[in-house]
Amino acid sequence: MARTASLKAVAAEAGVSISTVSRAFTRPELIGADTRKQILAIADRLGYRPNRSARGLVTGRTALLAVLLPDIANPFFPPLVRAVEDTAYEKGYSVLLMDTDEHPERESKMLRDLAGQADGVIVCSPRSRAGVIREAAERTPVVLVNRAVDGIASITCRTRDGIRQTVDHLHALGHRDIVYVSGPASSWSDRERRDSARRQARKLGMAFEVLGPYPATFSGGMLAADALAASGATAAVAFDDIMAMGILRRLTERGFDVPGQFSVSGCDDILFAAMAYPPLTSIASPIADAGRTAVRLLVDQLDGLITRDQQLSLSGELVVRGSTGPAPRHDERREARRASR
Amino acid sequence: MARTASLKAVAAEAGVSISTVSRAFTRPELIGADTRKQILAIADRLGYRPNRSARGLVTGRTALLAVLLPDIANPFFPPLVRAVEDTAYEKGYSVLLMDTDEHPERESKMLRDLAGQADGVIVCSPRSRAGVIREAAERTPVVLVNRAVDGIASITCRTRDGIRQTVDHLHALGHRDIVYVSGPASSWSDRERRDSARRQARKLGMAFEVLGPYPATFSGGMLAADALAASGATAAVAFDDIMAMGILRRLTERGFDVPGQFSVSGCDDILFAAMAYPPLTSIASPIADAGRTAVRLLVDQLDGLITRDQQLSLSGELVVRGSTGPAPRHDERREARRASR
DNA sequence: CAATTGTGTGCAAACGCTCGCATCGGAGAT
DNA sequence: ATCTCCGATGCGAGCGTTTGCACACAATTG
Repeated sequence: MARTASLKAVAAEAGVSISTVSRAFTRPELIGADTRKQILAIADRLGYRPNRSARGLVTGRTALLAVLLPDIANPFFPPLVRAVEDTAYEKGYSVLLMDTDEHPERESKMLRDLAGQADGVIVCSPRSRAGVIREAAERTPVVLVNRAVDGIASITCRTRDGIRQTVDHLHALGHRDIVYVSGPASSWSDRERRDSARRQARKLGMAFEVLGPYPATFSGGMLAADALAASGATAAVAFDDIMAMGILRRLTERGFDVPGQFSVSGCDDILFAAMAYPPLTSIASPIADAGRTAVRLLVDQLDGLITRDQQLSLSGELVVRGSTGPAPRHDERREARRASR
Repeated sequence: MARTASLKAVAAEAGVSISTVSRAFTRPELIGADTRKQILAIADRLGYRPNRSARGLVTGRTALLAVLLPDIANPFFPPLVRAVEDTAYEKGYSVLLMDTDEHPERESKMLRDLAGQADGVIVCSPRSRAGVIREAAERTPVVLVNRAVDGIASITCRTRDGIRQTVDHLHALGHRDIVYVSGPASSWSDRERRDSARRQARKLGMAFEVLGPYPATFSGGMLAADALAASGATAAVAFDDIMAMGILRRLTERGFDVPGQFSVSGCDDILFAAMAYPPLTSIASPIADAGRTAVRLLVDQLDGLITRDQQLSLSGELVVRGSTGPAPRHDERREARRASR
């Protein structure tokens, strides 16, 4: 693994000074057009690649953006990461992926350690205490996704609107007794969604109940389904799509007809929501947008274009699919409950 | 964004030389226990974090491992990346994520540019020409996942065995006429799977046909489903799970009973295979294993522990679920075809 | 024609760290 | 008491860049 050609080598070959070669790459305006062309040709021939470490040492920049997230295997994140990667690449940054494995402490630790590792950090669905986040933000520009913290730039998906639409949608379908199936207790999003659902249900005069918290997994959803079946409700709004899919599956397994006897809706509109059976009614999170915007915010901070603690909120829309339908008439409901025993 | 405390600052505070502080971190054996303890305390108090760039400049290492893949949003990859991240983190490396956006040229370009960017590279499902890969491997240790190239370390998932099992499984269920639904033409894996299916089907004396190539997407699968329905076959082996799910959906939509009238199996056993309806019979790729192993191979290379061009092959196993069942009797088949018109 | 402005280059000092080598005191051997 | 050796520490070079400054020369101006 021989070291790659350095500025020095190119300079020697071209018969110019190191500075000139350096400028040929970083400040082309400062240099004679023909000199530059010749240098570039030689550099190319020698396979010269600027040494990032050396550059970073003097500029104090790494050209790296870190993305901190709980679990890349959670289908919610990949589209986000994709968008981040794309946008970062366009702006000349590479992406450092850091998976916290769902451990808040690990997240906090990484948040501390990454000072100097990256020029900026995007923290997705952060679980750390606000203090830890603020502290990190003092050293490195930080943009939060899916959580707001005072004084820190953040992008949240305004699922509140989506949830409201969902409840309206269920109400319009004749449902009068609904349940919110709660996800992780520590989740900011969960509280948002739960509260919003409750508020709208109350407003419309529907019976409303919260079940959970359950683990935000497929089996968590299956678990919830049994509790759901025992409740008097005719529709459920789940914390996220995976739970909703678990509910769907367990309900179907137990002989319930979805949406004939029971309606289910999810949240996030992950790739597989549309592929579920029946296709899942869900709330589309503009997650790719969030990723793109996060990078822009970060890069703006890095370029000194202030926007320090801009707090954005992108709205998601309800996507109606096959898992929600008209509320069963009363006799159907009785029959359903009998069948499920 | 003040620069963080440097070695110099810590040294000054501790009344020792810079070298001593440096060694306190990197070569603890060389230093007095009490000196070290004191230095560590001061460093901690000052919030000292070693500057990666400076370290990298002198050591020639970045402590970065790059992961190059076609599309992180493809559900096949996240578990892989997760395993890579975990293992890399344990070994003191961070992960640079590079998404090629399914463009072979972009992949080649990144492969070229990343010289010096990272200490090693894991290329997943590479689409570049072997020459490009070899060239990159001359500058930076490379491990390939999901493709073998002579002289380069690689880890492939031996889906051949899994495919063989699948065909056996279908044969045992009474199927005598099966189809392989082909994915991207340029994919190494696709050829592997196709050939293996053909061989085993021939061996068992089954009628065999290849359909496609179709795009490896849900709608690609739906497309294939229509062709499938028109064929005389009773079972399909799809290139991957997403296509299989598309097939499942379209078939169900058109009134086919799966697995009653038609059996479908996929490949990779992605998270959602088990959540499909009916749950998808698939071939479990030991993809997390592959990720872990890739990192180990890479780090071994970096540590000079040879293993240059080790070629590993991990075997995946057939996971039988609800989407495959006994072949329909002949009269059922006739009826099915009538119904589908 | 001198004075002024550019325009293109080179020089050399950082940036923060690692590591080979020199130094130095003290313990053990002779 | 002298010599040796070893463990702990300091010195200083060098890693490949960027960048402020100085300089040379040409072009423009009065």
